[in-house]
Amino acid sequence: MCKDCKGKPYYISTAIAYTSRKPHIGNSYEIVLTDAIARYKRMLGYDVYFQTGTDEHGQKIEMYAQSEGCTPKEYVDRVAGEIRDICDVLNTSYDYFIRTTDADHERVVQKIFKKLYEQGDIYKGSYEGLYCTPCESFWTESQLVDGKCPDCGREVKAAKEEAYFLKLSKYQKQLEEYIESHPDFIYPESRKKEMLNNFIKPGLQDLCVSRTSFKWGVPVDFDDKHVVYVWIDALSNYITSLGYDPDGSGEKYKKFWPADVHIIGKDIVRFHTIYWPIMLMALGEPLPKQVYGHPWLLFGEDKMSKSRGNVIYADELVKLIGVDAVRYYLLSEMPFASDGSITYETIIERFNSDLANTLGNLVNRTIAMNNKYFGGVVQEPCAKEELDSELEQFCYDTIKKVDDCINSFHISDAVEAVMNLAKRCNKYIDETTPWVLAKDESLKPRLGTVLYNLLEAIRYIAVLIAPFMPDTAKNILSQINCGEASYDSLEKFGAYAAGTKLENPTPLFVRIDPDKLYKEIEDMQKKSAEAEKSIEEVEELESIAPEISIDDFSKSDIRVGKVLACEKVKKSKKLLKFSIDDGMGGRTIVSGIAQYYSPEELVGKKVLFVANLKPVKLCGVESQGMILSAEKGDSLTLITVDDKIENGSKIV
RNA sequence: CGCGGAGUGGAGCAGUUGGUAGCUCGUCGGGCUCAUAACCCGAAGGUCGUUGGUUCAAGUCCAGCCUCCGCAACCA
Repeated sequence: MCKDCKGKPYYISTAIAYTSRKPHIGNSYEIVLTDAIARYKRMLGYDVYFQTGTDEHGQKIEMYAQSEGCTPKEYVDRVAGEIRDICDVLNTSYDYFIRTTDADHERVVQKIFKKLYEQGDIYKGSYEGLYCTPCESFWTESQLVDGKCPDCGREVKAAKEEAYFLKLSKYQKQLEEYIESHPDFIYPESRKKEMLNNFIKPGLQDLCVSRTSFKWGVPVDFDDKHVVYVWIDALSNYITSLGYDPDGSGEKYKKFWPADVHIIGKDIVRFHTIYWPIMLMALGEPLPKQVYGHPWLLFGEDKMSKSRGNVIYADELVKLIGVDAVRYYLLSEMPFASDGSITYETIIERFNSDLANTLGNLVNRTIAMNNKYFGGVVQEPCAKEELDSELEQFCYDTIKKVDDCINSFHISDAVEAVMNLAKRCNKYIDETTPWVLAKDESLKPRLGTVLYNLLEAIRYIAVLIAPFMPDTAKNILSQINCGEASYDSLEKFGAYAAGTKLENPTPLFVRIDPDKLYKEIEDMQKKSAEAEKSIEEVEELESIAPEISIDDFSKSDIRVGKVLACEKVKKSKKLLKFSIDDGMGGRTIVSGIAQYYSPEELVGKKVLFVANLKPVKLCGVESQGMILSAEKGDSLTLITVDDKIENGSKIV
């Protein structure tokens, strides 16, 4: 049916997942989305290579491992296992699962780094910042807490550290031209404009590609103080897995590179459309054909996070409603460009309405009728009527519609198109009223034809839905006793064999009782909350800063002041500008708490502020100090004190 | 004036190059009985954020304004 796609290579990838912790269902959307496309292309005859994997290096991993008392390698082995388990539970058909700790990957990363260095695209420079000697860490001013090291609370000093940089600026023009001349490269288009206008056109800064502040990374083999920082290590996974090698790549690489599409989250579009292309240009390799930045799946209105207590894990949801229902939900509920939202209400609604009522019931009632009227034997379609060709045409149209939608990444529309075919079948049943035909013996041929048409249309549904719900597709095909059905067999309506004998139908999806499901969810959340509690406790303890002396503390001059006025800083989402009566003539302080407080409610409050902090300009306003707040998880509360305390009083 | 996107019946969304406003869920009414109280039909419900403009004609083009969101900046 698709002549020119037979055997044609098609390389599709997800981003590699960071092995900091188990991913929630929002993170799992990507692998299901990518899997659906991969399965579809495979069905068409493409020689598909579908890759996913894990990104396992970096300082954070080092820290997490330390807090759990294990080695980084042990830590990532565990989390990478969890991630892979989720991919498997979701029945995704990846061809290769890469880990950035794979020996082959690390070896090639080193070679890439060296090649770029030797040809002058990577140079040794210095990274200027504020350095905390005991922690061996560099910080930018904005990372400091009270002007001190955010990790240990000690003094930092301006320092230089040597580091390797990738010359992004050199390729800026070339990249800009490439993006302009390949309008589909960054998709959707709004992301392309973001990249072009926010980063590329204003001018690219060279990128720091090595670190000396931690060890858990790929060592720079010619300079062992350094490890390769995330970019070259992580992004190159797309080619190292294929056997790319600067000294001569393997067959697999020649066959599959450049990738047809990288499927990634909208948050990392920048890395994939700026850093990655430039790396490839520097290596003299072709760029991926397309990068699709998909939206996120939110819980209701909120981002999913542990502190909000609204985390849903894919594997847990699978236990509750089954893998195909989870896949269906993810694929059908996510809009093309804007964030989707997941709620238990909509999960139940879609399950009952689409899967149980529309699709499941259609298969069930059709097979039941064929059993009842013909003892399960599929009849020859010998009494066609005008109505039938409408159904037939609808099947052909659905094939086309699904193809168009998938090619433009409108996956939810593709899923809907198949579901609409099921609806059309239900309507056809009403139009033809088989139970009326059954009453008249002379209408038996017509009845047999009607049921044949329905079974054949159901076969179309089963084949077309296979990329989205593989198990359900198999289940349907087995219930209509059709073995495997190829995509090519959809070319002509009528390939289903008359004379086939069918067994009694079993429901594809049993309707969900909402109350029962809510109960199960509650039980499950209780269990996982207990399991996670111990981990959280460890993290809490770990985050307490190292011991300091009284002298360290007394360097901070904390005072009491009254808020005289407060207003939003223009052009800023987070900043509030305070006029404080500090008992010393007044001062201005800017604080990033606009999302927690409206300016009006703060006027008149007595607050604590750090009085001897070096002033800085924030969004053009000079801030002379810092107002103290208490933070826990996602909530923040301004610390206020008794009104009786005089302005300017010192905290001791 | 940093860049970009969005505001469409109760909810969630479609609306290509301007020409009678659609879909899914929900609600109400009807039909059917093969089926998982499922299925089919019909109805109610929108001045398409707002104000102007272009046009014979604008949800669809232009300008201003309001409100959300993403990116950037920034969280002393």
